[in-house]
Amino acid sequence: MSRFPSLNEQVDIIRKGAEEIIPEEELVRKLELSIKEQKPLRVKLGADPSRPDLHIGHAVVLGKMRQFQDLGHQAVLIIGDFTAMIGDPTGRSKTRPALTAEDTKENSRSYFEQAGIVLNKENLEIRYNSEWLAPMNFRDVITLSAHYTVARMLERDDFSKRYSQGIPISTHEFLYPLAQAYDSVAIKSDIELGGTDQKFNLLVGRDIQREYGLHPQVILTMPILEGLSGGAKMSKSLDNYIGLTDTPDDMYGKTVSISDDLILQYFTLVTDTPAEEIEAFKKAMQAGENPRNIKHELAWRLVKRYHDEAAANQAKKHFEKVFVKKDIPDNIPEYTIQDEEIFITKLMLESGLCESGGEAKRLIAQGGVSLNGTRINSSSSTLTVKDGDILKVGKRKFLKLKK
RNA sequence: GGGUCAGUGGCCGAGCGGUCAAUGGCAUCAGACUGUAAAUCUGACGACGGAAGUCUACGGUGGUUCAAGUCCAUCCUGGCCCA
Repeated sequence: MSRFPSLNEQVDIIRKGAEEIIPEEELVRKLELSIKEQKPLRVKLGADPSRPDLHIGHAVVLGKMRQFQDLGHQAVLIIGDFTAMIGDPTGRSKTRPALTAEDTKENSRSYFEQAGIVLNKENLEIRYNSEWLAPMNFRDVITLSAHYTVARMLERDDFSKRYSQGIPISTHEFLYPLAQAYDSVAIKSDIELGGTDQKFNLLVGRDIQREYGLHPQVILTMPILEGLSGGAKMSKSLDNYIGLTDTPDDMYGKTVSISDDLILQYFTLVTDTPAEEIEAFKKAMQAGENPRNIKHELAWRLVKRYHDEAAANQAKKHFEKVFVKKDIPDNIPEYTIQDEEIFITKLMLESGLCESGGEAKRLIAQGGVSLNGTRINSSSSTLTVKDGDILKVGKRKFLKLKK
């Protein structure tokens, strides 16, 4: 009895949702060999510990990694601690401050914890690339970089664009793809996963592995998930993301607020909904079904996947209550005040509902603040509050006042 | 090394020495409409202050001037051309 599913079964699963597999025939050969020798493939995924907050965009590729684990292959997570310590690899903005060893360690730990929501932690090899990159000396670096030409480096989209537009490219940026490629040499990966934006780097891995006498890895890229409002990719800096550690309520709410045209993409990339079912949703919407309903289903499944079913049900109930019935949520933060009367702006500021007094005044002037459902009209008014009064600021911030 | 151009608010990008907290676009936020969708409309969008106003901002530092984002010097960063 084989410890691996059949070839066709594996290929089907691996292919699902993938943008590109290069080259696909080689994947098949590697799988055949793996089945024949009963030896798992080594599947590599790089993690960037300088950005430890994972969102469901990251989960796309992590989910693919998980599928490989479930098929019996060996997941190898590379923590790019060495590269993170050096600084900014994209160069397009200000140099990111280089991280200290402690930062990196801390970030890696948190990365691992979050990635563990998706990955099977039991069967996961974790390697830090400082293990092999830190001991390299200048001669080693020269040797490594001699294996790649400038012309080929400039093939990278990002580089060629910047080069032709006169945006600076630092020399060390050329070393990042090489360092990442060397990781593949070090761990002898059979397959490397990444987003489509990683395609170039992954391909360099193939070349460098070949240069070092290894059989080149197959690369598999996953589409980049779009952020909540569509268009741009999901990212923390654009604040258009659903965090893996978001509360069930947030996760549900954010999902319901995505653009309609993202629904199917999200189903495909971040849930394990079968293709036929997704097709059915698509048909339903074309037939006039309100996308809202499908979106609620999506939201429910997302929460179920990253939390659990009970949480999903709870989040759904919460949503109905607060946003459909415009009721007050069950558990809202409380804030204790001392005096009978308090300036409304002061209260908003002190309780952290607003960043500045100006913001508080603005919100009030625009009708975004209410106490027990009644709008507050004047920012200069003092409030006389009773225990249990509910202050609402904007669409979704609530505060229960205590005395 | 020489010449030349540039560096503005979260981003892009305007800005005759005074009326510039700085046009405009994007993003964001609030309100209306809705399905916490899209589109649309209205408004806001440095901090403090009830307000009058005060302060902090236009790469850094010094200067000219009653007055500087705007002029000068110098430094830093980057582009382009020449070597």
